[in-house]
Amino acid sequence: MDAPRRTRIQQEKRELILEAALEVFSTHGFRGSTIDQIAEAAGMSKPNLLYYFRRKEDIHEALMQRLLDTWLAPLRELDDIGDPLTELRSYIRRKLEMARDFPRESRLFANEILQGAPRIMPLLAGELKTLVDEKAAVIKGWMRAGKIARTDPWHLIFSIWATTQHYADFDVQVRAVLGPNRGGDGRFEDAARFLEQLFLEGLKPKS
Amino acid sequence: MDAPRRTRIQQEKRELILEAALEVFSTHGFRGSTIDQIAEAAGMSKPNLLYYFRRKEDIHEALMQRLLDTWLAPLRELDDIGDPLTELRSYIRRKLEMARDFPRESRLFANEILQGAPRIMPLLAGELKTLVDEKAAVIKGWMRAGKIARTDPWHLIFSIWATTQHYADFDVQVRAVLGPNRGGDGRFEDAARFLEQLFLEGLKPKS
DNA sequence: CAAATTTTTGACCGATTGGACAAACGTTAG
DNA sequence: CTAACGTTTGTCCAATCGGTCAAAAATTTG
Repeated sequence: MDAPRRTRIQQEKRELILEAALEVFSTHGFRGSTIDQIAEAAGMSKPNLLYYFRRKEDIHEALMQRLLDTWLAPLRELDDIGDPLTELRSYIRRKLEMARDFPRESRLFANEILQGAPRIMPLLAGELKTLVDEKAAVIKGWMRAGKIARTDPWHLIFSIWATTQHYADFDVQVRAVLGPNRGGDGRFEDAARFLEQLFLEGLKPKS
Repeated sequence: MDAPRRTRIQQEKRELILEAALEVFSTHGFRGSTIDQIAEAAGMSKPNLLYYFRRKEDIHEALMQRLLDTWLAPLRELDDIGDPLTELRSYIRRKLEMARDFPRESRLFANEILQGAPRIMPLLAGELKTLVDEKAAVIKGWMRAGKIARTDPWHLIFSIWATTQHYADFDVQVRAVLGPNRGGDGRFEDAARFLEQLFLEGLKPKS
């Protein structure tokens, strides 16, 4: 269908704008961010930015679109092959790595959900729900096979999301509470160790 | 010092404004909310609202101030007396009840932290850190006594915060994924059951 | 080269924003 | 009643917002 058919400059500048917009949107939210801010962060004038994205919402939409793919990649990788506990451990690790390496993406997503997900509600109830239901079925299979303890697979997934994304979304609080010593770069390894223990012990099959 | 010395009408109207502001701020964020919106939600004109709170920020500040007290109350109640696992279970339950009964407060707090906590940073590094350190010491005592498994008390507290507040902050997503059947009123009881199992099994002392 | 096309910019616009202010209104005490 | 005080509102303002537009500048194409 309608191929973008973009020039070299268009591709580069659009990328530059999206990078700047990610920075601005993720820290101030959609309504809290101004086009001028994004333009300045991208090193160009406002009209020039609006030459590449006609409206402020278009930037946000482009950002959300590419975000969801990469954001759900770890869950898509959760597979039926391999040892269930190992599989879950690496899912948790991957999610925590994303919180560490892409905190802005996490905050952008959190901002959107916090405000009622006005722009991605259909995606949540559609694509996301389908994916989660599918993976929940896989986990349920593990439980039936006695490989892991019986619990609610959906809430298990929620709790993995919550605990890992917490280290991106609430990073300021985490660092403030841990203080200068323990709040340094090592905090993600501490978190990984803790979460691994919590989930793997909590999910060990009963006898 | 400077006692507020407020009339009856002032007390009532300020309360009315704060209630309206909680609703508006928690769904649109600080910069996404307008004084007109709050005034309309409170059923009064904008200049009338500004008679009680001179600036928009003053409303937000008053809101945050009262929020932190009630928000940290459950953690303050965490006590050294009583069985550790029971103590932790009721802490989790209280936190989840707060997410259910005061979701707007939770979202207001999340919004503030997400944006870097510009207005409450001192409180985080001061009062909050002190409280958490104190409770972490209590938990550490339980671990040394062999009452619960050894882990990182700080990250344990973080994970309890993350999992419980998730049901307030990401409510839209939770309901969308669970669907109309399981996303109804029962979702908090399901969550309570799951979290209880996760944390209590995950923290059982090793032999 | 020159023409065509793409990119960039300064100036500008209407709408909305947070907030000021004086005048009007209501209430209460003497 | 009336003076004092507390409350409410209509009107206004400067700043900022998202977005337009025509023209200049740069680049690509023939």
